[in-house]
Amino acid sequence: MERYNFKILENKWQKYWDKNNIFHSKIEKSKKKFYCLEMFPYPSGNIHMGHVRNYTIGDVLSRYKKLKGYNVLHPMGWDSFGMPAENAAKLNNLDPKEWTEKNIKKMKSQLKQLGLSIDWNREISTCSPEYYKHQQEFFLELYDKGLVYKKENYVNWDPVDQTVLANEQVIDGKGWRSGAIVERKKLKQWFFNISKFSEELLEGLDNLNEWPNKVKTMQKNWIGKSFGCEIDFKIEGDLPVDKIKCFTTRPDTLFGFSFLALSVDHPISKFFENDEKFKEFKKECSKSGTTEESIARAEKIGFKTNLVAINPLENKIKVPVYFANFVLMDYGFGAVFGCPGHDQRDLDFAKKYNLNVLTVVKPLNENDNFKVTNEAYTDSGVIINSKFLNNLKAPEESIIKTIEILEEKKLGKKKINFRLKDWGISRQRYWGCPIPIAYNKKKEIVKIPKDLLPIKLPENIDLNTKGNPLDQQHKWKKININGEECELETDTLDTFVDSSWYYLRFCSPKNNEYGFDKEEINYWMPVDQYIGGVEHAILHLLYSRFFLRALNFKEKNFSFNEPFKGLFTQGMVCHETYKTKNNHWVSPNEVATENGKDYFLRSKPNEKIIVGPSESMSKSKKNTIDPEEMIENYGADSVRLFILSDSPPEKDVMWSEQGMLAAYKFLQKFWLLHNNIKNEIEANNINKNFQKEVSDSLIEFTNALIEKITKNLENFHYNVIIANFYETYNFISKIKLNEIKNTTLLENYVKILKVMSPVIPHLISECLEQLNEKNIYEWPTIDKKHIVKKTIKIVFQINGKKRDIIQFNGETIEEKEILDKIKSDKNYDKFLINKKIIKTIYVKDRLINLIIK
RNA sequence: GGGCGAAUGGCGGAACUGGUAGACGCGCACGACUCAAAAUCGUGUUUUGCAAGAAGUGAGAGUUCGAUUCUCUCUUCGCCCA
Repeated sequence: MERYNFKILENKWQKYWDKNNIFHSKIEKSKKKFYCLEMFPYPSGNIHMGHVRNYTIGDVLSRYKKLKGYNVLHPMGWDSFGMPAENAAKLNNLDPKEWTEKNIKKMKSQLKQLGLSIDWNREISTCSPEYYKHQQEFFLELYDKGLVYKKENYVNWDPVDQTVLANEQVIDGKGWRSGAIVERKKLKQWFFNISKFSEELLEGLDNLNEWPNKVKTMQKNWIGKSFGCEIDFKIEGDLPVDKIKCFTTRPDTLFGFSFLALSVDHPISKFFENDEKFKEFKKECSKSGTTEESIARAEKIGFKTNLVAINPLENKIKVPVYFANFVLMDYGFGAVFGCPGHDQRDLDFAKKYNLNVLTVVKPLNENDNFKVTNEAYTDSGVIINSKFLNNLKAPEESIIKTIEILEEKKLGKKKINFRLKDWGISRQRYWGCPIPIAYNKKKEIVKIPKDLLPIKLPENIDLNTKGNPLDQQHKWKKININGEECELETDTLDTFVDSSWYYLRFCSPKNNEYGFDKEEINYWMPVDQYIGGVEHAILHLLYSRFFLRALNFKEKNFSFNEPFKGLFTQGMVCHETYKTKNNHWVSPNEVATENGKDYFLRSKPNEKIIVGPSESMSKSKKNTIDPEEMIENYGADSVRLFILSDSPPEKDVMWSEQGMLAAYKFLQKFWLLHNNIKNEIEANNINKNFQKEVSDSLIEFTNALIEKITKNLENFHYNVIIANFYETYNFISKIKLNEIKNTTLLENYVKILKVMSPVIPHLISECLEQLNEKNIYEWPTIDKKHIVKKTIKIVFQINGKKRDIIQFNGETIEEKEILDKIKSDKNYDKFLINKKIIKTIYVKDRLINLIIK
């Protein structure tokens, strides 16, 4: 008997699937479709364990759906534009295209080794002109629809990567990739008008019932709908300014108004352009980033003007006007009214500049002398010190009433405000999709005509220039449009644009005419199950939802309105971290242990290693495990089995060498068991030792297993499925095979193999082939007529406490029969002697609970 | 500060709609095989107790015949927003 040779057999089956186009998909109207999509990878060079987990989850689902009879679409591609290619190319003096293509080739072969059921015929790569050509066309269409525009704007400037970052790409005031402190810079930028869809994007969330609530909440917060009021404040002073518009969610605290704060970019700032002190102040402000977070952290500073603002509810109240660093130009109107009593930020500011702190809301249980001192009162309560607003319940009642009053006096009006800002898509980078726009001699915007698309990136250029390398491509920039000499736009598109529609492209990846084929997308879309990391909860998923709406805007292309019907966010793969005593990270294969407690350096056994907590695998901490090495050592099925076994897919999983080995050993054991079963079936010793009881127990087990695994698959309880596999092994290895009819054994064993096949497809395919099973791609049905329950176990409780389990013969049992048994059986005397049964609770065929006294 | 979520043996984790808590795996212990070790196989493994039993799902209360599951309060941790 040979060991299971995964190297030969996994290769055999991967070739078989490839050669016979097993996973190629095409429209079949008679079948129900299932579009399973995992977030496509960035071709960084090698796949990592995160990919292995993501794609294994998707593969198990795809294979299961195929067995269930669905017409499955399961494609894969490459998110291949982006900065790592450019940086790597700079470093090694390479062409980003070559670097990317080399990585794709490598990673594709690694993914193939995992045995994924992918339709490789549909492979796409966003950096290929065949892909971005359509993207450029979309850009122009969106431009025509008024959803793309150019404006000068303050941007997050990453001084290391020399590029603009979206707010979402700024983390803790630093660039998400470079880690450099982000600066503010004014630039002319291209924007997608995503904010036009704020309301729709928010409302759409309600219908996404197959999305995790967590992700929906995150998007909801991000869109940030708030209900409030815009107010015109009358201004007095030595400047030609008569009013300033503000947005506020708390107009009811107007009587607590003690200053007006403006953004340094507010239009009024033009009057201070030549003021040295103001310039200095502005410079100081630009040191903190533009994100709300960095602004919230920064110390509140202000610049006093000579202007005064008048309280619209009480003309006698006049307050100073400041420029302040915590006011953002692109939220509201770049102006906020300061109410220190009921906003902590305003209170900090007021204290610093000795401004009035007025209390206008008190907690319900306080009297009217309540005063805010060190902490702003922001909870609900009752309005005080506010004349005609007094005694209103804050915030609900008082806000509505205040807005009514302001509207009546024509000093303000009700307004819904959104936090979501337009999406800046310009990047001053080479390795991205060129924006299909040119400028004529008058510097006017000229659209690139369709027949000149795609605008291809120039190749083999010098990347070691400052700023955008495309700016230096003078020859490339020249373009003749309708006889007019023009110059190409040198900004390229944010790579999030590339991934905002790739799910559409997969439906008709080879359609040269347009980005998608209407018939194909209306058959395949929406994506039934989208699977990826939660880190894309806001950016990518929101952009994709927007892009679909943008393409459908003013026309009706789609019979669906959301790209991703179901969303699953998988957890990360973690590993312990190792450090030398000199604080150098060490990778797991450089360390060893003899007792599982003390670790040392393999190369220097005297050097002890400090073991850190388990953290998400990352190159910087060197706590990565190479998937290719694992596949090489244990085989793809083992890796797939292990990556699913130890944690529910939505939670983080800890990589463990022992766990990996256990998965491998299980498959070896299973292979031995398979050979025993196969021999038993082939021996054909009909009915010699036949035992109906044993045979029935196999049938019962098999049917229960199908039910369990089906349910666990549907609910993404993949770790429990692996436990079900072990249970199966434990059961079959104990059963007496020669007491079961060969046909029964074969029939049930084949069913068991089939429900295991989505997880470990290579091994199971081989087993099924050895048994001459023809219908490999079929999910077994539960054989109801064969589910014969011979015995029933009834839990016997006294006063809700378990006392025993009583067995009865037959399929079902009546309460009376159980009670008779309990009362007549000597074993139960000790529970019932001298007691009175007050009440009996009987859960049919499961449990009996006697309440006694 | 606000929102969401989580907490179960030495560890990862199971438990359908409220009905046998700890499935399954890892680890550990003992045994078999072996000159020995590894591998493999077998047995055991929540705590306490010789046992019968008792206690037990972060803490405390509540609803219920019965709560890991439902309600409330609190603690800790995680994530997102600030």
